[in-house]
Amino acid sequence: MISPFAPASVLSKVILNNVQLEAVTHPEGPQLVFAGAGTGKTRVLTAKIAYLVENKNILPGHIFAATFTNKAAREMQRRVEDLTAISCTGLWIGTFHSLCARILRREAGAIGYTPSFSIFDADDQLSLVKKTAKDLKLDERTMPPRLLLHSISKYKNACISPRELEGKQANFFEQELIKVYSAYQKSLQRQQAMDFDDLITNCVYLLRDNDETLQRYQRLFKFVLVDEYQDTNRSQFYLVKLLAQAHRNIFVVGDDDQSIYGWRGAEVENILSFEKVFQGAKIFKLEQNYRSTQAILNFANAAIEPNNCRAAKRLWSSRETGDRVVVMRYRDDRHEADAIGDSISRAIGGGVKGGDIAILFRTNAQSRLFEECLRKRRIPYVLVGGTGFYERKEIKDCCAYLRLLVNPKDDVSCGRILNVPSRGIGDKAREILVEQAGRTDRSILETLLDERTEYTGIRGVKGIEDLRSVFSLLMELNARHEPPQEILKEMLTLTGYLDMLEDEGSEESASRIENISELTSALASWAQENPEKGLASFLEEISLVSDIDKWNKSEDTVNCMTLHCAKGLEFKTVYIVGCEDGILPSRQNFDDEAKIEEERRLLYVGSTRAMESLVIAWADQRWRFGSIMPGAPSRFLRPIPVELYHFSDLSAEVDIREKPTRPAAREPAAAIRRSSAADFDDFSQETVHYRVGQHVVHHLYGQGEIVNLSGFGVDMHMTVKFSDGSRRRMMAQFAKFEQG
DNA sequence: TTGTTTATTCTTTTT
DNA sequence: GAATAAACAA
Repeated sequence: MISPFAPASVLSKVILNNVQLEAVTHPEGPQLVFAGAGTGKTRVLTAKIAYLVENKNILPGHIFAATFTNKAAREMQRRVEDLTAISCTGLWIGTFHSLCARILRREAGAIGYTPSFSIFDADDQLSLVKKTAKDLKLDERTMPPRLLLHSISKYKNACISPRELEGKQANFFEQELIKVYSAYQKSLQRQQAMDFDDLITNCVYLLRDNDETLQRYQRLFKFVLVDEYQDTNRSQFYLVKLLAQAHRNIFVVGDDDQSIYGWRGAEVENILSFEKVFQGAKIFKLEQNYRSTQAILNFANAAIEPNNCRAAKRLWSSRETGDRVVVMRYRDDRHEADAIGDSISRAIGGGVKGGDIAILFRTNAQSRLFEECLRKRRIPYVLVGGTGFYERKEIKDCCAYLRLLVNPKDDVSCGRILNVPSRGIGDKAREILVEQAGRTDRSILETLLDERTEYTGIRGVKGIEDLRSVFSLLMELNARHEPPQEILKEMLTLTGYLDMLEDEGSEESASRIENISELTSALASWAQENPEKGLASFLEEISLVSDIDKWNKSEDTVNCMTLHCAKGLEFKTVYIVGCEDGILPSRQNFDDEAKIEEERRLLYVGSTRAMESLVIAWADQRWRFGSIMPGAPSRFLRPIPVELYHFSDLSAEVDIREKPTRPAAREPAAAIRRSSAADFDDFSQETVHYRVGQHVVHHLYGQGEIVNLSGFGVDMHMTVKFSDGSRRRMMAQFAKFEQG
């Protein structure tokens, strides 16, 4: 098949099985690759791009490839360059969001935007929804802003504009929702801002409503490729369809069993109905798994089996059978973390690399105990996700200032920093500014910068003047194209932001200062690497990076992350923890069968990350919301045939741990384990007899009632309300009560 | 107007 | 337990 005139072709550099090869070399038209977990999906996609570039002479700049993360995009591009030895800088590869942002910056004018529009993140969105709902005098209780935002997002993901909803039959909530949606969109437009969803939908509207533009992009993108197609939402589907409908060269890869983003609008139907939508599509099915042992695959296959809504397929592995999956039962979440800490420590002592190990959990909140346990044992680890760098207050404040320089119409950013650091601009002053701005049809910052604006009856005039002079100067610096990090530094001193933090003198403020200096250097090095790009593109970049983008696999660090985050990754050893009803599946999805199925896919995704060893853990009880909740093993474990795993109960677990076959270098860990066991004893014997509501008599303060208890053992604190009305927080182990 | 304390809800998961 | 909102004091 391979032309003899293309000697060192891409195909000779990548090992592909028959189906993979067929998919890569299939010439034109719509193509769908069903790629089960670990079947070499990325390899196929990469080879396909390389094949197009090298064998089909398509310029990299004429390929549109949507990946799930920017990190995947970067790696794929590098790999393609390796394979073809052709520079792929022009390649359109990235997440849907960044690709759309790229298009929209070029075409902004056509949809009434300037190229320097702001991108609103979840925080910004929420604060705008809150403001909008408040303006419409909606009650926060009956109309929770989060629900409003979620519903708006749902409309947008399905590409339904407020216009299309007007006059629709709707209940009270929907009526109000539509009003909010409409006002929210207007407000975004007025501020020259787009939220994440807008990046896609506006792109769709742009192409749908501008024939010339559409044709231009259809001609530009000779091939459209989409990774993780099962996680695309309807607006992304429209986008892809618009781009590909002329030449029909669309190549998508995905696995319906790994669809775990339904909650943010992804529609599995996109992949299941691909054949119908793109008539004559060629379908490929990758079922040979190269990643996991047969034992792990059997377990994963059995786990996903009960799902009704899926395309038929069955993964098989040519690898050895391997060890049986282990299901561990623990006393509580502490025990779980502790024992897994031990197990990891033992494994590392036995020569396993920390980087080959992953701890996967359903919710970010579960990470804390594992972090503690790993830290205690001095095992290096990395937590992927959680509160990211760019979500910290101080960083967001700095970015808000920078954003305002790029886009002075950004009222959300302006509202954020108006009184940060505090300069006496309170609710009153804010109100007057907003009102003035509305009357003159300008943004808050524009109003503020106008010296003619009158402020009657405001105490914070001084603060407003301060802010005005700061901004005039910063804007001047920006206009002169001073280095962005210098502008940031100016801001920090002029506004007194740094002084504010320094005066505070706390540990927290010190770390804030550190973060800010990290931001400054990040900005400086970015400016050096991208001299031709503006501040706007720095801000875009940081708002579109995901947690996983920043993660780098390192040899010795144990990886902790959510199950969602783990998609697409693989590790030799995987622990899936907190495998309990209420957590996996989440309690909130109990009443919805479709959501339960998605949760089950989550277990499937997690399980198929493991190459050699898979441990599933659950605990009898667990701290949640500050109190102990009983736990039961996940319902997902029930239908799995018992012969597919090894069940280890508490007593059996103790046996394993007491086996005298430990390597020598384990003293520190053993010592720690002893002390944590002591904590347990302490908890059960010393302090368990306190309970909320209990009446006590203190030797100094007299009669009182325990109103709150927190912590374990020596860490246990209690809040006691005394008869004189005072409340005192004290450590349980030191509290002196009289008998009675 | 600011900072404190208290009450309430809250968490899934993320571009 | 933690973050946020409301309530309250200064």
